[in-house]
Amino acid sequence: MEDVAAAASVSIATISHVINGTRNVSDPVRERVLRAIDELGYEVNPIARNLRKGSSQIVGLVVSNLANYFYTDLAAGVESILRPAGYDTHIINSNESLERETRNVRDLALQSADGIILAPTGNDCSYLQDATFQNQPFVFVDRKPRRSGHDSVMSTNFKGSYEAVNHLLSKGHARIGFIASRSNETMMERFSGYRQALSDSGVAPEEELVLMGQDEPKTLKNLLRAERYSQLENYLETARPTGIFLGNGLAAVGVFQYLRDNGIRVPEDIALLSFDDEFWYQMSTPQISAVAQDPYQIGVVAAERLLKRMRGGTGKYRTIRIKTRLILRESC
Amino acid sequence: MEDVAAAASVSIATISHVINGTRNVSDPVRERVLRAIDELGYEVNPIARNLRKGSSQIVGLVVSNLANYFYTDLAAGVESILRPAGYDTHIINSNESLERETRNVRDLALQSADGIILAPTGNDCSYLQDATFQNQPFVFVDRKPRRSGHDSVMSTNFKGSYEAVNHLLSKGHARIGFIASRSNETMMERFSGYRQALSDSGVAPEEELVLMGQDEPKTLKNLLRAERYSQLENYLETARPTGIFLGNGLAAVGVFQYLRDNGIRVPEDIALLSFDDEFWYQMSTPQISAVAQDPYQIGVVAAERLLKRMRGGTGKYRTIRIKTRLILRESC
DNA sequence: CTGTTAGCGCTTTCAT
DNA sequence: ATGAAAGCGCTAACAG
Repeated sequence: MEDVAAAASVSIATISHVINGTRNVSDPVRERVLRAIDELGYEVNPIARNLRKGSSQIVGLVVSNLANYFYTDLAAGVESILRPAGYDTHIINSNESLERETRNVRDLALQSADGIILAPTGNDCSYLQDATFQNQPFVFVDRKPRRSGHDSVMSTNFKGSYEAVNHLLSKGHARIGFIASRSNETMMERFSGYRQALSDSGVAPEEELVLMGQDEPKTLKNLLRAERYSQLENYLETARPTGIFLGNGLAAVGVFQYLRDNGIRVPEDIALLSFDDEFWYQMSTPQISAVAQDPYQIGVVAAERLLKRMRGGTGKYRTIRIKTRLILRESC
Repeated sequence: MEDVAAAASVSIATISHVINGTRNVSDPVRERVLRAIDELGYEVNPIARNLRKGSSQIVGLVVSNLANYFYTDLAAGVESILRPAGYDTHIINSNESLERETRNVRDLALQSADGIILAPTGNDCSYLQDATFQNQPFVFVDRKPRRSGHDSVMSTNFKGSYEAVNHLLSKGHARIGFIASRSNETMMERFSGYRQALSDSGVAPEEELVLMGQDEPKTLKNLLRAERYSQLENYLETARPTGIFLGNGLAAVGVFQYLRDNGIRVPEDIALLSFDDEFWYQMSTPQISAVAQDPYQIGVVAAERLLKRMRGGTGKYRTIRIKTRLILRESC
């Protein structure tokens, strides 16, 4: 900076002001400065700037599982808002590990991310009570931790499930199963939609139609046949569903494979409809119907919310819902 | 820091040294300092530290497409090395857009990432010649740009393809097609493996068996039926392959869908074998055989390489190859 | 319209 | 074994 100042025969203050447009500079001076900057190939050092300004212009996006279009699209939505606002989005993957999540969020907060968008691994975000995290705004996506004191943005889980199960009912299914890979609050919303749809149609709920575990979360990748697979033989025998509503894409893997391996035809023997729209639903035989979320939009809204907070906005913390869409394919 | 110093009745220099273990401190003093730190909840400000030290302890991982297990696994491998070494890995997704890649790499470099691991979108990394990028080491993964002057880590593309095509040949296929979504240098290596396998078996190469475009890269997500799909009718009629070697997972989507939609049986009518092992290869009917890469290992090696450079290591730039593995399923 | 200068919070040399 | 103090590169308050 000094070199540039010398080359343009001005003070370093002027350099700063030219760069940041933070006060009037006469045309000839500005031009000299710009030329000097160009000739010397000068670039501001963001670390020094951040130290001085007390902000980093970085927003952390901590997701539980990157290997999922949901989060990739979400990230794109976030960036579409944050980039024009002058923020860099840094994605960090916690791979469904609470320990990694905690560490990541902590590192990010310490690195002075100006804000953090967080897709929590589980319900437990108590680590956020820590003093370290009182300095920057948070927005939750996809999952809403208990008593958070933060904004959160998520899908219309109840309504999406309600409509999906209604569709199954309208196709004449009376025994509709609910299978999910685990039961966090988001999943409970989907479960409620399922229950409500049944009861609104006068169908009595049955315990044995529900298969929902407390399993440790797993990633699609290492999951093959693990999730739910082994419990299915028993389940199908006792519950005898003619249709199954899958609470998420993770559960779909095991169920789909079990049915295929055992020659149970879809949709003839059992109809399938899944919350989440995984890529492979279009590659499988039959292609699988799904309740598609709109992760891009979730990202957009979350980023807007965060932006507002980072700019000092206050106001009540809200939970914002983004609409889902029912996509009918061959499985029901 | 001053507060801590006051509370422990020592100088701030001592605080620093206690925290960093950078010189001997008497036990009683250390203890007082530690207690003060704890009581005041003091945490070092990494921005200030970075400014002083001229390093950020951040490594940027710029990938072309996050919605791909390849890169997610790669990221995990990178982190497994870098985290213990005291570096934070920040992932940035360029979504197969050269423009976004350039901007991302630039931002990262300016943010003083200490090093960058880069999976280039295309062959053209000429923007790296820019002076901005002379300060920190780069390592390329997956794709090696022309005349890079950097390390790169990638799969044994030639060998993997060679073995795969050999397997097809051993199954009695004589007319083996090669279809890929686009032709960068990595793809050319795979293509060479294909050619070599044919010629080593005395099979004459045929132009019309090869379908390899210059298309703009696309993401799986928005790809459905686009890639290759429309050209396939003509291709199959003129080339009449009994087996197809797919250069990458992107190409597989269109081909698989076309065959399915047109009632062409796999492997009876046409055998399929693909480079890359996509998740859906295990969900499709039939399940698709593949040449699996080892992205985790690629990440590990790339990170080790980068670490060496960041620590001032010099030495010739190398291209390191990570072994692939042939996974036989139902499609051939 | 422009310049001088005081820090931002830390590390590290130089003294003691 | 400890402390004083000089910056790292920038921004912004203050002064003209």
